[in-house]
Amino acid sequence: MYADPLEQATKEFAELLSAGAQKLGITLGQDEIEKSISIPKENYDISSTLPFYIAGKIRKDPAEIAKELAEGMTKGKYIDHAVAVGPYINAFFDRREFGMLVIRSVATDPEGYGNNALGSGRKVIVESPSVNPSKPWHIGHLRNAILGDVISNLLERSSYTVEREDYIDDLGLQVAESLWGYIHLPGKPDKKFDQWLGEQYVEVNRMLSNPEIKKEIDDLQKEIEEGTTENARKAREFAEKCVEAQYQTAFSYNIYHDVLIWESDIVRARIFEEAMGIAWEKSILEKPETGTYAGCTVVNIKDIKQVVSGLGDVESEAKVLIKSNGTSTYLAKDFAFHMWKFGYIPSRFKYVKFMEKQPNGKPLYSTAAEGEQKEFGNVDMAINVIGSAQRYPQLILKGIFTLLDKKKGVDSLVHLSYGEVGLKEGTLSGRKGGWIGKERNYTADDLLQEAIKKTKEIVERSGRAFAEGKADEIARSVAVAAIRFEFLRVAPEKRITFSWEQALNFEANSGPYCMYAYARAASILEKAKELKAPAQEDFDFLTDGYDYALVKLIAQAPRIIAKAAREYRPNVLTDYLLDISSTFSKFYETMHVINSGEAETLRLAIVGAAKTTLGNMLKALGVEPLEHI
RNA sequence: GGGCAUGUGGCGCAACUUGGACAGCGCGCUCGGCUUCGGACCGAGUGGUUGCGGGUUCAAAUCCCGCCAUGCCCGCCA
Repeated sequence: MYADPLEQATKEFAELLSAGAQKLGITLGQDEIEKSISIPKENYDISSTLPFYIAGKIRKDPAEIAKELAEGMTKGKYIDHAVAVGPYINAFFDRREFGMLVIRSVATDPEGYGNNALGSGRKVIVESPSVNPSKPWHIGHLRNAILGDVISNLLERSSYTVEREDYIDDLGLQVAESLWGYIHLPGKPDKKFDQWLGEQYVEVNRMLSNPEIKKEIDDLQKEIEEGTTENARKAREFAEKCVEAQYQTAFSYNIYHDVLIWESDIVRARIFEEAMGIAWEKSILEKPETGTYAGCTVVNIKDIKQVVSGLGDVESEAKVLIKSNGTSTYLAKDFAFHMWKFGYIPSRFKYVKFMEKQPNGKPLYSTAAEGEQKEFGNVDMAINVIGSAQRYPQLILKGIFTLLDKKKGVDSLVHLSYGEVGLKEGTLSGRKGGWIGKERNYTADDLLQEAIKKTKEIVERSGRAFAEGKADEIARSVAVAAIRFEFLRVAPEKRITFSWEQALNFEANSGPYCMYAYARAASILEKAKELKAPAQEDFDFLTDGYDYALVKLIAQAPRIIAKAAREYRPNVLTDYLLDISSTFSKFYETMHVINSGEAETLRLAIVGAAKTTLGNMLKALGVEPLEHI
């Protein structure tokens, strides 16, 4: 169903190797052989370390084995011939056949090229970024949101059905603080609502040292949690206004969701009570009558340790789900919510359209007190994009869930942990509001504005101009590409120390660089008189240069997407994008396409396939490829 | 005290999960390239005991053990 040119070539190579091993009197399984095969960066098309493996089975010099295997190899459809280099077997493709295969793979379904069958229809819910509804997104939240978005894209392109969910904690202390500020402080909203809330929140935080105010806020939070009073209604209204504002930021970065789940609705839907019932039935809960946890409902840590590792020596003996005063902990709510995600609890949520239409054309649903039934949840896999600081609670959650369901807990609940974003001058602490204010602004909105400014400067300096009337749109796209790429090129688990200089890099190794390669490809195709499908003979005009290098790179797209999705590592994608962009740039500088005589048909086809591949990869990155930037 | 993550040329990163052929890329620095498809470009050069010490292996940045440094976490908070 999905084209994967390398799959066929690899399979054939494996068969030829298998036949060779057979002659040496060794029978090997397909997977044993395929494990030894790799695609080298240069010099050869496909390689194998099989001689080492065979040498381990029979007493013989691997170089000798390589020689025999290479010399004995017959020509296949895609494999032309092989040479032994020391103990390695390196093979060359039949370029006519392989070239045709690649170009055709792209042309058959251009939109879908790069997609693969990895997920085969399984349903996954991706939770991100779950920012408190009391402040604007800062660059740390942005990293989360971008990670979640791209992982979702990658999974979608890998045949998963993806639900993009955002969990809104509208019962938290932060919302109570904001509401208290609104009631008691003189300032009223006079700018983007999340920004205003954030500034006010800093203000309230300063007043927290006053125990009376602290007490008032705590009471307010309890009131909100009970959910019946005017203040509770007001808190939700507040939070909704804030989320609306935050989503303006999301949209400006091409980030979209399917559904918002509000904590107040989880409470309202009484999912929690049902979850506890099931947990009692599965006898994973205890209610000690004496000791530290007297009167609490808890899970024993010993039990958790039996199913997950990496907790270390934990001092406490149990994790509390229901406190002795009868209220539930965050962990308990999260546990209940995950039971909903995995379909243990029939959905009692009601949904409304929070937004009729996001810029991507789709509605954004939200849980609500009243509304329609929808089929959200009940998934095969849940991915939570959450900072590495929350590793421990996430591991506990996974442990408890595993006690409930061994298979799903271990395999299907994924904490996609990422390193926090810091600043040279210190940490991004929402509590102290160090990232907001007049002097230092590290909000996602500000970052985008800076990047847009830089984009416009670059265009101005180059003496070119944006397409008529499209300056803002193009500048935003390029800016988004720069920022997304910058956050994604670093492996998720690594911390990022944010620097403006690095974030606003538009040269090689950047999102704009990749967009530029795409635009150049588009430009060639625009100027071409005629585009036609190449015949096999056209591939005789392939050289050893960048044209063939491009063909080989294009062939890798489906595997790259699958690898990035399987490992939850978008930097696999950015690496590849860079590789293919840079190879295209070299091709562009050194080989002419238009009016290149007999080679023109082939080269145009390669440019076309490269453009399609680059375009699909940029889309996976969350960037709309533009033909003119 | 324990757990987890990170440590790769001056700087930012990749390769580690699944051990393989001279450790890749960008920035910086030095030098060079626009009368042919878009200079947000391309080429050449500079720069590395992969934190340290052991071990396993034909082969270690990669696996194992120990140590050092940095960060985060270990609540009847959310």
